[in-house]
Amino acid sequence: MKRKPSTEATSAWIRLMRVQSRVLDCVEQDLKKAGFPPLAWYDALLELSRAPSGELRPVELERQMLIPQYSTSRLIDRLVDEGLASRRECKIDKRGQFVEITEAGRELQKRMWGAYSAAIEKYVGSKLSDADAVKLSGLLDRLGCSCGEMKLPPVANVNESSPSR
Amino acid sequence: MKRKPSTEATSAWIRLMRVQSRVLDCVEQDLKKAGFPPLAWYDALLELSRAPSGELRPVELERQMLIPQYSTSRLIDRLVDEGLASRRECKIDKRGQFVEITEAGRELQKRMWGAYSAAIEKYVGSKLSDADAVKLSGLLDRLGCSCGEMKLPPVANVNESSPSR
DNA sequence: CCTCATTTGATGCAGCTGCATCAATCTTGA
DNA sequence: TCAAGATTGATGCAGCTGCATCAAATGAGG
Repeated sequence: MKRKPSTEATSAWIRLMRVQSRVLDCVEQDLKKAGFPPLAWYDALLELSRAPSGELRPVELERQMLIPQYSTSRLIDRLVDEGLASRRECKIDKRGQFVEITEAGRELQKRMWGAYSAAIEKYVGSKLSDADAVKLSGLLDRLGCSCGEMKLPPVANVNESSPSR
Repeated sequence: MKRKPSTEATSAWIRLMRVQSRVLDCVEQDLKKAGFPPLAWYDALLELSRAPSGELRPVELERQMLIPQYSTSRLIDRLVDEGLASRRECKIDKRGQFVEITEAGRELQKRMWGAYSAAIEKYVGSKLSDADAVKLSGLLDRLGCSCGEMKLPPVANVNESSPSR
């Protein structure tokens, strides 16, 4: 018989689910109300804007964002449709391609960060001291490493223009 | 100009998003691999099974589960289709109806709890001491109360057959 | 009693997700 | 060199979500 979780663990699980979806909803709503596209678009634009030459292979984007391949493929479709990115062929590997962020894409990413960061402050920052935020991060990390790895490169100028990852 | 979140808050936000989706994915996968329906079904069955007479108004279910009205309506459709619940007309309010859990529904809920609780233990319980789970719950609660209220009735016999809420 | 607002639940539509699969290309190794 | 396998990316299909809206019934006020 499998061991059962303690009430403490179960309670933490439930809160993790509920609070995350609540907070995420709030943030997404704020973005939407400000006339911006979903967070996933931001994440993709951020990754692209950070890439050395503003372009990435879809496979790279996929790995960075931790989303499935088909999801990446379609997200790129939408970004391209909106003129936020463009596809370029990859000379060295004809299977592949490069996705390059456009000027409009870079600009949208920056504008979104204004609303996004305000939302993070509103729904997270203002609720926790920095010390508590660190504690929360630490506890969450203990759960996260479970089902795969999570590379979290040195959090540098997060405040400047983007959440680090 | 709106205040910007600290790097600590931003980092906590990112981890909250990533860890939750990771852990939820893992749990859902375990359930699916065991041949069970999605967690939402379990939540609904649990609420129904807890109701005094095994039945609830859709509106009640909606409030308990914190999901939108149309979502409830369709979830009930699916439960009914699978014979896990049935709709009964509501004599006193002809707009409304009652949704009653069936024997099959009760049984599925119990069987799912076996797999569900094992998954919670595997992905949460085993990663945190009870004391840390309590700390995590506490920190999460500070975020949760932000965008609405969350009634969390006294967590009683969580272990017995269900996560409390 | 009658009208108007509210509550309850259903549904058409568009968009997104996951799954499975496909085609094209690249890589490996005999 | 060539066949088998791996990688890269796209896509058809089904299911779920959110939005807007609808119809039916109830309730509140005049």
